Amino acid sequence: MSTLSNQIEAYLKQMLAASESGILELKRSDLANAFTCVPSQINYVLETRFSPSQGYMVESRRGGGGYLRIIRLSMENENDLTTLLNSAKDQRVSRQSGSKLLERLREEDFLTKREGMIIAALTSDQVLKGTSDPDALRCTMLNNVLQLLLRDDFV
Amino acid sequence: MSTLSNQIEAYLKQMLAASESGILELKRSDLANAFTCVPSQINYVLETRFSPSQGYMVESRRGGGGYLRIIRLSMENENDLTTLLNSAKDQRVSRQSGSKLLERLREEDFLTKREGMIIAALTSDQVLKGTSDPDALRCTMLNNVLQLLLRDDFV
DNA sequence: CCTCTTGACATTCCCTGACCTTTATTATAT
DNA sequence: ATATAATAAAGGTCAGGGAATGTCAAGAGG
Repeated sequence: MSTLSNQIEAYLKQMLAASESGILELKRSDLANAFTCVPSQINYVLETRFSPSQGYMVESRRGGGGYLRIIRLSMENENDLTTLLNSAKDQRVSRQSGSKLLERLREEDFLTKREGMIIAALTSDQVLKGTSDPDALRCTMLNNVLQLLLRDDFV
Repeated sequence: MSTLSNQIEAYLKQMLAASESGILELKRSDLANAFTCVPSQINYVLETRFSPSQGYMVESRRGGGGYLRIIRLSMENENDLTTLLNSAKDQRVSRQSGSKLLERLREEDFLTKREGMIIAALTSDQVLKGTSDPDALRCTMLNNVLQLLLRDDFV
């Protein structure tokens, strides 16, 4: 499972974890060079693994002195969770993005490990297979869980 | 009765038993190669023998660096709670009886209050309405949760 | 009949390369 | 000196090919 993309992802997340600010700034060309790949590979990694719904934001600047800036988002207050809820309020959620969402909720301590596994099992492909539109149902389910988590009386 | 599917099943379960984590990751093409069959044969085995209600969950990824990941959800031995559920309402569980089951699990400390609320939300009429057979799906879902709870390493 | 097995075709993910857009710096004309 | 034009130095986009897995229908075998 160690594709180049996975390696780059791991490297970036490690760097981010090490940084106190949760912000990482670098040159796309340097990174591409370090991993011996074309620069656009970096964009691919950023798009597929550092999206807002996965808890990251990317800023950039072109031209001389250009850079990439990766910012780790944190959900310390309810507002951020609401934002996340809205971002997940698409019509469909694949199992993969569902997993990532749960992973993040777990990391931010909105869910315990047990709770995450329970939700994962209930939104798994196998369980939802046979329904007419699994991704749509999974979306509904995850949204309901998020709303539950947002309730004031949900301790 | 030693069909190819049975052999593959046995092999996978043996590997799973040997693994400490209860997680087995492999390439479909490798396995198909090892057993000299077409790759889709592997899917057949996974579908018919590694479903959640049988105590397993399967995740996968396509494309470069793709994989199959089989996760063991429970030991093979039966528990009266599952049989209770299975025999109770022959493949269908209404929301009401589902609630009672959750209540009981809660009382016996199989579930925390939060977990109970999450499961209730995910198996609510509101979520399942729109599916063709809500009671059947709820039954599947609750069964899967039970399997998960019965894992001896599920703490 | 039901389960197994196969193969053709579909979908997803990764990676590359050609080409585009933006920004900073340098050169040039006035 | 100043405004403007050219050049260099970044990052962005997109389509396409290759590598995996997924799906489905039809045949094979008990």
